[in-house]
Amino acid sequence: MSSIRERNKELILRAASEEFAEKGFAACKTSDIADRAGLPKPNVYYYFKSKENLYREVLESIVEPLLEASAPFNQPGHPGEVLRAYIRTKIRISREHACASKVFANEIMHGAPHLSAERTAQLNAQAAHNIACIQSWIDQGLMARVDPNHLLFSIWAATQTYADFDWQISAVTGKATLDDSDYEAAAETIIRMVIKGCEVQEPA
Amino acid sequence: MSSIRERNKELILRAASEEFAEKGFAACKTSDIADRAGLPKPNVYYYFKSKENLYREVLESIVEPLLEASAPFNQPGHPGEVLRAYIRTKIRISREHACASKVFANEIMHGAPHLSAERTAQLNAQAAHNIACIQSWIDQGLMARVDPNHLLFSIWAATQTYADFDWQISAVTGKATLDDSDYEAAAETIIRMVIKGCEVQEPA
DNA sequence: GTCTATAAGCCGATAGAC
DNA sequence: GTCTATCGGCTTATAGAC
Repeated sequence: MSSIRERNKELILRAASEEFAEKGFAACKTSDIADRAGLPKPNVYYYFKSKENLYREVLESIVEPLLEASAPFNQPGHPGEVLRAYIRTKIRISREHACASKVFANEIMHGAPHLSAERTAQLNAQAAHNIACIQSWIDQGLMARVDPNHLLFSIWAATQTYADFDWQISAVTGKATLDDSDYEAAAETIIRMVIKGCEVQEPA
Repeated sequence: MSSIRERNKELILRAASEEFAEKGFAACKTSDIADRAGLPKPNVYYYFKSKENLYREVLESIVEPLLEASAPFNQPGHPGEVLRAYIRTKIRISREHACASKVFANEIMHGAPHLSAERTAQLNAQAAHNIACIQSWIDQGLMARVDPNHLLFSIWAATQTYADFDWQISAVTGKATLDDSDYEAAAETIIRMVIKGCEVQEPA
């Protein structure tokens, strides 16, 4: 069908993710996005109407995966299982949606001026739920009395950092890109600090 | 002495930190910086020559504190003491140099295009030293066999997040700004995860 | 040293040919 | 539906009066 349309939109979206991630919204030019997509600049406007619109679509593309990452919190489970699954999924998002993750981080850093109120509310509601969940585990004696807010902030930060600060991580490790075993080591380090650090009880 | 000059430069630097942190380098206008500083725009160019120059000065202002934060690693000490001091200093920088921290994070996220090679080398050398230090503790049996790279990345991320993602933290906690006890709780949560999570041995 | 008024150029956006 | 050629606004930067 409208295969050309779909293909071009996809090409532009991918190119835009990369450009926005690399330089940020204001610093990147639509002509660079078009060039990277291998299409003339007016096509970008034809399909997306404006630079801001295109940016918003890139931003939206990461919200769904981020909300889904909290799925383990939305069904009953032992704290250890839930936290492990959550951390692994967060790390996977940083790896598989690296560009969009970085765009999202940038957006949040600047006060989320382009994120719809609805999306903001969804994300905040999910965060509140996760925090309440952790608090209930603490109240049940299933883990130590840590502040659930700060625990969650640490998990977010430690997992997001692999997308956001990939340049720094490359500089320090000397590896241009991390491989499976590096991501595995990252996940295990974070999981260890959370599980052991917060004395999360394993099911009997 | 040249009190007017010094005072004006200071006003502009402060205003620039805030503007750059809020909107990013490309998105912010020199006229807004001038307005925020309460000075006419040409003064900005008179004192700093160019927008990029001004940006670089803001960036430089945070490098020294960041390097100094690693001081505990540069003198002999028990791992627990060193890590505790390091985390507390990192958190303090996020709080006291919130704007410059955010500007720095933004710069790193985009591959540090404005950071001098010299500064980059200094920061990388210090990171390498800290990692080697952690590795030696592991080799001495003073802490568990965690990957020192990932441990450091987690500490950086968890402490930086209070500057970088202050908007998100406000949204989740419902507090416009965190107070002493919030930062204390943040530090304790991170310290706990690192010390307990990595089984850091306390001195006998 | 300070500031008003202006130049110069870049980039988002589109008109209009194909 | 696609792209060339161009406009128009906005922002950095400065010339030159005070």
